[in-house]
Amino acid sequence: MPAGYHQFCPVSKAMELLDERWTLLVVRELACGSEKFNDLRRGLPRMSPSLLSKRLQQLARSGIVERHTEGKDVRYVLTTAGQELRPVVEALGAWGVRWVGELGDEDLDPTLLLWDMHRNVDHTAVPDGRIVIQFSFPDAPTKTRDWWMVITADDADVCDVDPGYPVAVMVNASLRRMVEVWRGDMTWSQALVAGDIDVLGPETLRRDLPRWFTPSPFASIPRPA
Amino acid sequence: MPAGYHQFCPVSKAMELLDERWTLLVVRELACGSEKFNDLRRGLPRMSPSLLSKRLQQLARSGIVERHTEGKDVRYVLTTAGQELRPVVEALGAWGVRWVGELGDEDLDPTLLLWDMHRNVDHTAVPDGRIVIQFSFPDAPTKTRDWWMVITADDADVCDVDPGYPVAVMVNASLRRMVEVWRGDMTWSQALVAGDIDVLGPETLRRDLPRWFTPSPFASIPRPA
DNA sequence: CGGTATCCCCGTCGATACTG
DNA sequence: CAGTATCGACGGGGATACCG
Repeated sequence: MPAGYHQFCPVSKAMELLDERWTLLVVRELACGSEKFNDLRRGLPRMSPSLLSKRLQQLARSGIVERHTEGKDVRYVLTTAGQELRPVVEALGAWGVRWVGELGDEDLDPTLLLWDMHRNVDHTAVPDGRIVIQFSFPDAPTKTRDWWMVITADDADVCDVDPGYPVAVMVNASLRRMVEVWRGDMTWSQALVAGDIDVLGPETLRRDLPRWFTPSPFASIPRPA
Repeated sequence: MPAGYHQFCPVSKAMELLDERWTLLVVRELACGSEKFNDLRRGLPRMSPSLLSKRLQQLARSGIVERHTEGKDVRYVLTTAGQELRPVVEALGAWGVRWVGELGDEDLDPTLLLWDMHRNVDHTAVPDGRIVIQFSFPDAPTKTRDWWMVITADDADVCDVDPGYPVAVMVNASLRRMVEVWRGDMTWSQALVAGDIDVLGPETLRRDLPRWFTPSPFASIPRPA
């Protein structure tokens, strides 16, 4: 931890706790509902486990996170102070979506995309029973090209190997377009019309699929003219 | 600049530009109205000039700041994108004032306090003519103990030597209490009653002095129970 | 599953001096 | 006033391996 700012300004005092690399992204993950170490890791794939561990300890010392253990089960939970960082994260995201438009190829991580989509499945909107969606990103490297999302009444799993169940809908998409749709930079229908995303399957499922996922809060932020 | 986060999440993309040390404090200074290099320095006394220069360049490259030159005059101005960071800074400050309560002695910088107060003088509230306030912080080191603020119709200057004009009001205060009042952690009247701040001078001036300064936006944030 | 331990590089930051 | 130049230390953090 570098020295503080030696300023009484509340912004400075906040940044003394929050300005280190990864810190607010850990908070974001916690605010998104991840509680377990390895779930946090999945949302922060490029972060080393030792650094994640360190950040969690720092956040705990700062009173932002509490470490709960029940038997072998360990969970990290935002304190009240931590939950009140949500407006900060939201303001940052709202700004980012408006003013940091262009994504590099490096930002297009299919693992992260599927992880993010899977935790935003709206189970009330998905038909009953087990629904399997296959995603295929032709422009992605072979290893991360094909994905299967298995949705049941109260769960959603992601696999990078065919789990064997019959596929209900197949989504064939440019990875970049899929990410852009997910971020709200464009709509499903725009991408479909443009031919950048193909949805294959029964008519009703094809039509309803966009509603199976609750859009990110940033999707609705108006973009600058 | 460390590597990016390799995430498409808008929060990550924002933090790639903003999470380095000092960056958002420079934005705060610009949002507070400073435009010139050395004014920015006054608001960021512990930041080296080279680092400030570097940050300004980074902010310019990020489209957050524009460098305007007119002849010899150089001014840094927030772009639209930069102005839209105000909600981020405000959210951080609101959080900081609630959850980073305790200030270290290192955070109590009289220079910064006077600089901050002087730029928040409400000239419509100060009596006409030249008003000189002397501040004295008995608990501060000799060099930074005594200050004079000279307020005229359209200007406010701070000196650390007696400018020679007659002093209208004298404020004798614990530095810590003065900072806490300024931050809104306590009110003027609380500090006066507690005897941590003494105001000496004509009755009307003593009574009105708190209103000569427009309180920081964070002063009104409710503190946690 | 839930982390530590270790290692080492390289960038950041701070300090100070200096310039047009 | 508005910065640049230089320099050195420190430690942040990335990678990887390992442990209960």
